[in-house]
Amino acid sequence: MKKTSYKILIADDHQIFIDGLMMIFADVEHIDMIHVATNGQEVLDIFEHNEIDLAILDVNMPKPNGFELSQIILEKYKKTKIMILSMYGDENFMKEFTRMGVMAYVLKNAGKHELLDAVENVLSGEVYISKALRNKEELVEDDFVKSLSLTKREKEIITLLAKEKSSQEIAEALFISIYTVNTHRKNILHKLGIKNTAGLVKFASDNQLI
Amino acid sequence: MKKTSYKILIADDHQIFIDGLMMIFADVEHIDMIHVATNGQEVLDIFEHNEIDLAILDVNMPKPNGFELSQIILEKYKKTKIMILSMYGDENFMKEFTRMGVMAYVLKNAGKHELLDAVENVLSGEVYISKALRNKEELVEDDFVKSLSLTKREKEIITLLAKEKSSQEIAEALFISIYTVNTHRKNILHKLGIKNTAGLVKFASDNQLI
DNA sequence: GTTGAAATACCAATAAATAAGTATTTTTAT
DNA sequence: ATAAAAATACTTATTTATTGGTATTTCAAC
Repeated sequence: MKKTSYKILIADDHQIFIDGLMMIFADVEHIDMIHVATNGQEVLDIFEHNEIDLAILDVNMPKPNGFELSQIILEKYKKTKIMILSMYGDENFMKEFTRMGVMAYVLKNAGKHELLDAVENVLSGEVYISKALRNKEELVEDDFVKSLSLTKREKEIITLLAKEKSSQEIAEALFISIYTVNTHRKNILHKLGIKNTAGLVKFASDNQLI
Repeated sequence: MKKTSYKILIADDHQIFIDGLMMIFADVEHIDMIHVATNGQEVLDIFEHNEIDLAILDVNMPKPNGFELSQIILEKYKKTKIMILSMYGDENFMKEFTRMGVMAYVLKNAGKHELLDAVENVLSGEVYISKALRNKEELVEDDFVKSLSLTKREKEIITLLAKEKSSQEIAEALFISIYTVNTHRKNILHKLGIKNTAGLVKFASDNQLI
């Protein structure tokens, strides 16, 4: 990408935040077109009618959220680069995005300069990860590996557990025996090395399983 | 208040948001001093050494949050006016603040112009409430509001529950009876309208309690 | 077409959590 | 000083979760 003028899109559900970002970008000369959106659907509408070079997306957004949006954009508009703005400093979460093909993951508590830096990098084809998230690879890695070993059914049950369902209720919801549900619960705890459901929900929450 | 130059403070745990607000305020001539903070303690430190005319506070902030901060500031620095920036469009939540003596409650999805409008109003002694919140009688209690009603001990117990501790273990850790722990757990579930510990951990995780 | 993983189902014993009360002491705020 | 809120402690009964087994069926990969 070697243009001199780029079209970017900013999406966040807080207008003040958008206004702030626009003022930050106002001085950057090679950015000449800024589209804004306050929800996922608006983003898709804009993509329908415009060629976007860089989409800056908030993770927390109504309708299609940042995650779902990224999937759609990466699939359908391959020329567009994506930068995720997130308030979640969770490494696994970040990895989910980069693995997907997102070019930058910047924390919201980063500063204006880091943001501009990230934009520069991405527009010239580099990947950018928020400083605070670099070089801490090993720590949480095994949690993520663990979560990968969960089967579809197990994840399904975790989801229901996080919704305050008892084994009996889960059995009824999935049309299976309560014995089966309890077997799954037993296996999940054993697989993840977790002692009880409280810990499981914490794990699931930390690893975006719910 | 009839000055020509005002000292304001901006507090939010997201640096980019602060940067954005500062750029929005950069053009306003009668604001000549801007302090920034990214957590509650920093806000209090700044108040120790400066006379602030207007404090713009995010509700969700680490350490003392916006609610607790407002109480302290209104009590100790009576000359300072407070504007709350919130993403919660809950009327009762807003009322909690105005009843307390906060001068403005502005939603984060309000625009730049509304924000500047609010600042103008507050600095000239008026109360400002976000347009979207005027004249609507909704009674939907927000999760964050609920979490404010938790006591210190209750939050302590939630933290330990999320660490896979049983009632027995919590009792030992806090040097209290298991009966007391169970009473607290019962009260927590009842207060938050939650059915079991799984739901509680989810709630706590969603609301930055753990 | 076999093999291994996943999903299913069951038994039984124990541990822990939840529900619904009462009641006292301690702390905090007016 | 006093009222209210928070923290403490206890009882009883019931429900649910956890642990540790075994075992069959279904489904996808090689």
